Amino acid sequence: MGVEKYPEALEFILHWGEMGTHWGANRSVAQVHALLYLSKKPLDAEAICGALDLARSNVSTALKELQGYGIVRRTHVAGDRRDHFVAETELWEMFMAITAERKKREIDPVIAKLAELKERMAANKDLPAHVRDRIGGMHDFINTLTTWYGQVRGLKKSTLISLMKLGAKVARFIPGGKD
Amino acid sequence: MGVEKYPEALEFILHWGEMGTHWGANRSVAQVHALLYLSKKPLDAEAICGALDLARSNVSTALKELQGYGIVRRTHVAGDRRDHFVAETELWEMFMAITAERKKREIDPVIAKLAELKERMAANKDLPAHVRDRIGGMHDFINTLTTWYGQVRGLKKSTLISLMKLGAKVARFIPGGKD
DNA sequence: CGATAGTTTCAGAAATAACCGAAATACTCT
DNA sequence: AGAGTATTTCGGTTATTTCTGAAACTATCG
Repeated sequence: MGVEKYPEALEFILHWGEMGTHWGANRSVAQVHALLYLSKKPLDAEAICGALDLARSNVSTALKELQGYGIVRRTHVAGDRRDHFVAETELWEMFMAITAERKKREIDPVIAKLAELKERMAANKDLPAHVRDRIGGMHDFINTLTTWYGQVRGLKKSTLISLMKLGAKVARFIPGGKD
Repeated sequence: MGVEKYPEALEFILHWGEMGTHWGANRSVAQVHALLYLSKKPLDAEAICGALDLARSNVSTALKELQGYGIVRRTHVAGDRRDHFVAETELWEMFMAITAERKKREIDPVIAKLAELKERMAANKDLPAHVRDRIGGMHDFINTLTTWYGQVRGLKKSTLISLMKLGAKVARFIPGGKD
């Protein structure tokens, strides 16, 4: 019996799907992800269709997308020819995979565009200074954030968890950062 | 002359609008924001319509949304009866305002739903243990992240900037976190 | 080398979200 | 108060995205 038969599990799937529409993903992608996340055993595409009442092709697209994010992978089940799928259940891994992919899709293009504009603006003498400053400032700001992100994501998981537990107390290590 | 007449400024506005569609906002909202961000002087709604070729009502809705995020505010211009609008140009402030609002809209409802499910699952004896664990684990994980966020966002801006500059070096202060 | 089972692609249909313009409402000044 | 101007709300339209079902493609087994 599939987990989607339990009311709480189904509600989780539906809510997750709904939230997905407000984030980058569409409803189907988020629902498939939620189902796999709750499932103990690998599921084949047909089983997912049945559980969520989605078209086979839609499930295929969703699985591809989730594999693109790196949070779902194919496995093989002995004695079964069909592909089966499992979701990453380590939440830290999942979170890292999603942020990395979203950065690639949504932040990197902005940085590239801002860099391009910056270059062109340097050669454009009658552009008001404040426009140059604002666009340049945005570029610098996003660069600062992503550089920080790039460094921090390289830390060991255990170190990151310790840092999170420390919370606001990290400020103790900063001169003048008592509060 | 409005900034949207400069090719680089216009490109910034269009690109920002396009990216907006991939984030929570719609194109119009993001474009209005970009225009105000680049504008040195406060703009009235009519001027925004003209600059971006949007319907008056659409601009009205966009301005309301941006004020809801706390990144645009109304001002008055001497000798002019119309409302005028300016964007937050302090990028750090802007970033904090957006993350706070997105948390409220997109994360808090998930936490509430997960808490509700957790409670109901506790009373449901024939629910498989792994379903309880996975949903509970998600709840704990998101709580950990948001608790950390809540603490860190309370720090002084200067402290936060110092921490960012430190980057991966913060790990030095964690026992066993050399890398 | 077919036959069969499994998967993906794609064009159109359905659903959703964005946008416009007209009408209603609110405000300001005399 | 009421004329004139500014702003918001709302029903309908358009644009965009998502989803489907059929067809094409791929792989595996006898």
